[in-house]
Amino acid sequence: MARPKAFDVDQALGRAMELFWLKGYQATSLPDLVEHMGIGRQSLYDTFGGKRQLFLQALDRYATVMIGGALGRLEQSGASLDDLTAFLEAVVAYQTGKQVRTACLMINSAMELAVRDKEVAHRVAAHHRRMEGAFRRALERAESLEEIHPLLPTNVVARHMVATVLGMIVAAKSGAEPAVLRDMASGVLALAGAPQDSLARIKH
Amino acid sequence: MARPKAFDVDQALGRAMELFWLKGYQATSLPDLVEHMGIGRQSLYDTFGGKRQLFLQALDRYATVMIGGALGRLEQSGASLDDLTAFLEAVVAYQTGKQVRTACLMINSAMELAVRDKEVAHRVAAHHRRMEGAFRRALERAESLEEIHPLLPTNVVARHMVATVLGMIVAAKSGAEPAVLRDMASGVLALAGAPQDSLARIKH
DNA sequence: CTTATTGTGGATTAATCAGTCAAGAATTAT
DNA sequence: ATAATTCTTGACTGATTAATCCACAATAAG
Repeated sequence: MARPKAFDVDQALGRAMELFWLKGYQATSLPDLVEHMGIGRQSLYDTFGGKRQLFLQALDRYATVMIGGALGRLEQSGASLDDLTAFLEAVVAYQTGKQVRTACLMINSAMELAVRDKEVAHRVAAHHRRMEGAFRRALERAESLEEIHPLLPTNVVARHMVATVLGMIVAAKSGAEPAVLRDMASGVLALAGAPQDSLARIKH
Repeated sequence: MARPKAFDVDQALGRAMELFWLKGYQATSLPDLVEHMGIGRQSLYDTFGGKRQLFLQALDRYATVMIGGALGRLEQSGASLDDLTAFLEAVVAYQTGKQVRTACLMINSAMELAVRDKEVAHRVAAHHRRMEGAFRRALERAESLEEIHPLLPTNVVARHMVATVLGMIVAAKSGAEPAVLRDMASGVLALAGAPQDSLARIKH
């Protein structure tokens, strides 16, 4: 062994993720990264391999930390209607809460890079499958508990919910007000056949 | 008067729109544009003012030509359920029909530029309002004709439909299959309380 | 035909880009 | 202490960027 790194690798990766999330891949220059990560240029290359490889690692970290955190209880076996509603509420609050609408790194990357970069496309597709699966399992459980009475099969409702959440995030990026996002979200709950108090909750 | 331009301005703008749509703003270089538009570099600057101004004009052309064409009958006063269903069908077919998923220039621009560029953000927001209005009027008419029995007020369903369409396009960009998009779309029709044959139509 | 105006094409510019090289400092293992 | 390894720092590279300048060709009005 020899000299240890003078910076924390995880923390530096987190800073890179923030910057890519905020500015996008192409608009983030290497000097930008070096400054925001607080490390030297050569350290970036030695540790992460270059801009693209750093980005892919940042994307993986985003999937683990941010998406894992956002889905939260929804991915646990006991998840049902309450967790679906809470997730939609959280999306509305989070996507309209920041002054700078950074949206979602996964969607941002899909739109900017998925066509050109197979590895990015693969990660984005996996993210959509993950969301769809979490929604579907929670919907199934909610249905079996008779919390909801879906108008369509739960797997169809789950796919529809993925689309709606993606659309809410795009709308938020374009400056949509919280009330608009709440209307968008309430449609999903109505389609799922959620009771009135659940809809009232999303309407704030 | 003096020497007339040796190229067709509208056609050149159309070619620029194509390229921005395919590659995005930043990834389209001036040499790319010059080659694809078939005009000289200086002509581009004289006629359109530069890259950013050319892009804004291309975005306006997209709103007029492409979005105007896609909404089509949906924006006419007689539009109702049939036109809503046809629009959803067209989105599925168009967004999954091309080998290169170019998605929608308006959404692409929103994700890439709306945060940084107020003029882009303004155009994107106008586009969302336009879609929402067209959906709402068609839903209102369909309801008054008793073609549908919406589970929520038509203005809420209209907003929800905007989100779903945006989400369908994002999903398509990430490689989603037509069947996935059809499930997403069928949720909107079910929420609108469309009859069974309308849902069957979207399921193909 | 002359003159004024405008389009075209090539060369150029200054800035920025991602990525590399090399020299020296720091730390651990022996 | 010495040697081996690794990190850090700053200078550098070639390519590419958007944008501009200028000479020349082409057209229309008088």
